[in-house]
Amino acid sequence: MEMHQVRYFLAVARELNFTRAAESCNVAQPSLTRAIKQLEDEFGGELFRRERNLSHLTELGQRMLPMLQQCYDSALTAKSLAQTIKKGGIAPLPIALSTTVNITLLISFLTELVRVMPGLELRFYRGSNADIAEFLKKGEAEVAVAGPLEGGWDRLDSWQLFSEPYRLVVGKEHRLATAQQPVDPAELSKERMLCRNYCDNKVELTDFLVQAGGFPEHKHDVWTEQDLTSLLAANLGITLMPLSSGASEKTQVLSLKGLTIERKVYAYGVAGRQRSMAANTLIKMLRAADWRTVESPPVAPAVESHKKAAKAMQS
Amino acid sequence: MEMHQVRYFLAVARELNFTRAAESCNVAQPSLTRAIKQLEDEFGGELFRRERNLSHLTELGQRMLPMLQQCYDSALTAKSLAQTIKKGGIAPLPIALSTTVNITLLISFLTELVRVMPGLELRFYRGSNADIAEFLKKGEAEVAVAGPLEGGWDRLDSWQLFSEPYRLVVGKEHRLATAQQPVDPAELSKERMLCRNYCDNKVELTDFLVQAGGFPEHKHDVWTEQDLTSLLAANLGITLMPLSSGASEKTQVLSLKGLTIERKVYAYGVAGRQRSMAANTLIKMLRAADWRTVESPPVAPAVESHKKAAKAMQS
DNA sequence: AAGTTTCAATAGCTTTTGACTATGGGCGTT
DNA sequence: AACGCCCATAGTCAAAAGCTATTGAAACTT
Repeated sequence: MEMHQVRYFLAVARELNFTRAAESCNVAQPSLTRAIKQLEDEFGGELFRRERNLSHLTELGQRMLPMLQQCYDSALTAKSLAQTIKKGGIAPLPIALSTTVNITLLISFLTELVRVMPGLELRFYRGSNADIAEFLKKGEAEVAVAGPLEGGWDRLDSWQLFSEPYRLVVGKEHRLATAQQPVDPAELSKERMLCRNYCDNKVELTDFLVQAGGFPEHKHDVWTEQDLTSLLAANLGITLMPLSSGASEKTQVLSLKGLTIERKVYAYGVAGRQRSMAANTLIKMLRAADWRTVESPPVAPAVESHKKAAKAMQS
Repeated sequence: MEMHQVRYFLAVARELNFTRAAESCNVAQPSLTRAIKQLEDEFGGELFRRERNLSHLTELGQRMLPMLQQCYDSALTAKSLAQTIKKGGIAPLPIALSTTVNITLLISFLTELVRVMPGLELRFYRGSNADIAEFLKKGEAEVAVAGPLEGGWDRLDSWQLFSEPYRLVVGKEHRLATAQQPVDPAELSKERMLCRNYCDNKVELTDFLVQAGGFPEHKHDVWTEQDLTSLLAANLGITLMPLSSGASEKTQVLSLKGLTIERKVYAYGVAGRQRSMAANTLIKMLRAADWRTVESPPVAPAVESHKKAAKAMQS
């Protein structure tokens, strides 16, 4: 079954006249006759009853009509959709974010990006570091923001955005919430630890606590920052998390004596793969930002115009 | 867009590897490369990002995938459906019935027909005589049972089935329900007539009543036998109708003095158009039946086997 | 009744295109 | 460095889709 046969069939079904159908398809009538014959051979039965001015679909033809109509329609839809995508340039920008990255850090950049490129559609993917790498490799994401990605894939373009210290975070009701800072790690040994299993520096943090004699006796395993915040607020435990992730109305951020471990956050792209203008603009903005004070998310420098964004893409 | 391009696209989308996709399509790899290129030209953008073992769909490709999948699926469905229809021989038998024909007259034949040809699907059309003729012409019905079809279409095969007298029909509660038979037409002049506007012999019946001085002063126009029966039962009027149509628990059938008009019922087919075996069998059965007593619908003579039905088709 | 028109099928030819083989270049693995 | 994998390109060939012209048959017109 070929597409032109389907097209001709639909035309004949509409016109119930081979000659007029041929005109409407802009082909000669014999071409049409032949195409219909081929379809009839393939289906193993007549599609039309040819009776001059009384020509009509046979039972088989009637049954085939909806299927073939759908077939042709979806082909048309595909084509028009492709046009729309090309013209409108509605290429969504797929962004992969590590679970450990607080999206509020990016809000101002994204706002600015959407302002500069109206109609731009964002698409977020969340996952572990391994997931992020996979998203980038598979082309499902154009840009990523995450901690250090292992796996040593040499096709990663990476730009460090900032480095930040870890902090002790507890619920506002917690006994330590009002404690003298910096808190002594030993204070934590009787607490329940909410383990951020996706933490970029899990091993280092554990080592630090063990050596400082403050590794809590009990723990809960947590898999998302949102869950973690809820559990902290409910006073079900304490945790160590990056400074930029700990802010919440129901939690208290405290410094921990001797804790110098830092986590680094990078923006990623795939080397040698052409990025959309939106992706390049975003990366440019992220790299240009002043990340020195992650406590108050940095403000995106204004991009004056679409043209400028296009220019930024070149680099 | 051609069907093979769609097929190849889906294969590559599935395999994410041109070479293997080519194998799965049983074509050489360059053919596939070219087909995809053509699609990409048509859509105005790349569908795949070729990266050896990391090849994947581009955004455009992802968007096109569902459309093209649907396109191809409906083509496949059409083809398999055609096979099913051919093999199973599930050609429904479309039967057009005039509004004036009581389907109970046909029940025994239809029962027998379905018994002989299990899996046969019946399809009924109802309408005026003009509609019936149209159904036959357009090929929407293969067989019809109706009164005389006007319009003088010379391609009608017609076989008279029976002829029956008209009767006076009233509700069981009507004053005439228990009257002496035959009733004198003059008795009707004060009644309300329920006019069967679709009646095959409307003109003749009207003439008869006028001449006999019994044409009722009042009337209601009715368009279906079902409505008519309800109105009769509710004692909202009287009517004249063919003997075989009048039977109902809530109505009384009476003879009318001097009324000799008969209505004839025919089976119809279209000359020079090949009929299905089912249609031929049905016509054969209808013609072979004993219609002498239309009061009690005739019994279909048993058809012993499918083979015999096939044989009946020959004539 | 003869002529005219309409409609689909057929024949014969040209052009297009889809498929094949062979080959080459880029990249990754051994 | 050698090899293998993957996709693209070049060149050839056969199939098929297109066209024009014509035929045959039925359905109107005169």
